[in-house]
Amino acid sequence: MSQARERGIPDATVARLPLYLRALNGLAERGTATVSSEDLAVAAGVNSAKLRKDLSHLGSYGTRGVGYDVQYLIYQISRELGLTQDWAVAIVGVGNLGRALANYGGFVSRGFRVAALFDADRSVVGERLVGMAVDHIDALESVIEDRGVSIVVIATPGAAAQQVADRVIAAGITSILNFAPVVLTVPDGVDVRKVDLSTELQILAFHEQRKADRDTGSPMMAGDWAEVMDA
Amino acid sequence: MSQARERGIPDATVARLPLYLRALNGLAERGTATVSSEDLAVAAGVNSAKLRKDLSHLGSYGTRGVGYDVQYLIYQISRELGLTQDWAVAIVGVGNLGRALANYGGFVSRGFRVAALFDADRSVVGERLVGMAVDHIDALESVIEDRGVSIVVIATPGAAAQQVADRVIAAGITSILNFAPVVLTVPDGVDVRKVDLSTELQILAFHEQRKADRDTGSPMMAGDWAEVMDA
DNA sequence: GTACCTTTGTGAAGCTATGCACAAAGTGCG
DNA sequence: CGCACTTTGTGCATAGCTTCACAAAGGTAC
Repeated sequence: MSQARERGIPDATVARLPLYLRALNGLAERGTATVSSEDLAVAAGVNSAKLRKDLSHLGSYGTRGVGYDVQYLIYQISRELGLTQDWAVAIVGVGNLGRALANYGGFVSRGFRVAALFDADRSVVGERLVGMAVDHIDALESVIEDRGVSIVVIATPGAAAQQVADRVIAAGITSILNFAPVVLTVPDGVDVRKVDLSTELQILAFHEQRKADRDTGSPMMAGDWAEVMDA
Repeated sequence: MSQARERGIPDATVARLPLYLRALNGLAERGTATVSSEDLAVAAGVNSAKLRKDLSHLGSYGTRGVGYDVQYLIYQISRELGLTQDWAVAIVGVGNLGRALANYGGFVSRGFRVAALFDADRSVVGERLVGMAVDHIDALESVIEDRGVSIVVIATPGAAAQQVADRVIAAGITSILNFAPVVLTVPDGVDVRKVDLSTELQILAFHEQRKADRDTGSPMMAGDWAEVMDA
């Protein structure tokens, strides 16, 4: 390893590690002991050279002529991602999405634990979900502190999201996963990741339209702006 | 425009267009008529030079010294993304996540319409959701054809996802949004986008761990592999 | 019409990520 | 032991994305 472990794994690599981890867990379940970069790359749906380069950023964990020990690699990636420790997660907003998230199997997988649920609607407060009672949003700060929450998932309507973010940041949270369809404004040092369902659909629609255009040979014209505006 | 409209908008740009569109809709609601790249960039949370270059790929729709006409730009981006036409979307898997998706406001926003719901569980079939009755998965192919579905959302358990994908592709679908935690194998020409809730959490955990390491000055050692394996 | 101001659109530079291709390192057989 | 085979780890070239910085273009005031 030359430039390897010197703290600084490319973001693109970090984003793929969970993918490799899942593929490895699949192999482990089927009892596979070692795997080559080629086979693992196929299972993860990436190019094998990229996979090897990604793994080389973590260290030199393979054996030439053999491949990677599945269990050992699972451990190394888990450790790098911080999954060997327990993360207390709070979900704010127990609507349809919040419920889905709380129940989502992979969500509560190794390393993550739903430690608190919040909602503003008093008719929901007290309800039990995955063994947790829903707390009222008024108790946000105290519950976060009491239960050692370090990651907050925002699953509220868009209008409430910024306010929730401000409060949890004031309470010391620096990692937020945002499902609300708004751009959160946060101070430096706070990480926000956004998952946006409609964005993904729109990107698909773009490509689907491209295919249709190519088939019919009729890319829509920039013309009828006036008509559209009248409607 | 020099290399502008010649069909070929960078993926990175396409991925940001929905973001701009949302920011613009927010401005439109507040009655703003025109906006500068600088202000729009702030609203969308990006660098203004990047915003301008992104928009320049669509054409030259701004006015120097003034900015962009909000309504006009909304129309142009919508058109480019294919949102001026109606997309019939089917959701396969009406569990917690499927229900959340069907009810998600932004999901049924301009351009998209939930046209079919499927589940394998007969106790769910017939149930009504957002004005649609849930169909049994057996009717997948015929309903997709009858209702002109062109985009399929897979919200099934991981084990069922590949099989669902194979069937909808055989039925002519070429755009899939996959929420199941598996890598789908699909033929060329089929677009798959994956939304993975646990992946996002894992990336957050990585960064959160980094911050913690920096504070305590104690990056976890590669040591105790044996201990962990014994557990 | 002219001078000044604002803001776009883009050339060019720098940075990051990808993928090829191969030397180095290990396995295993005769 | 030596040779043939496998597979990793990485130097290098290429492709793609981001950011800077500024000329060109339009608006406004007088």
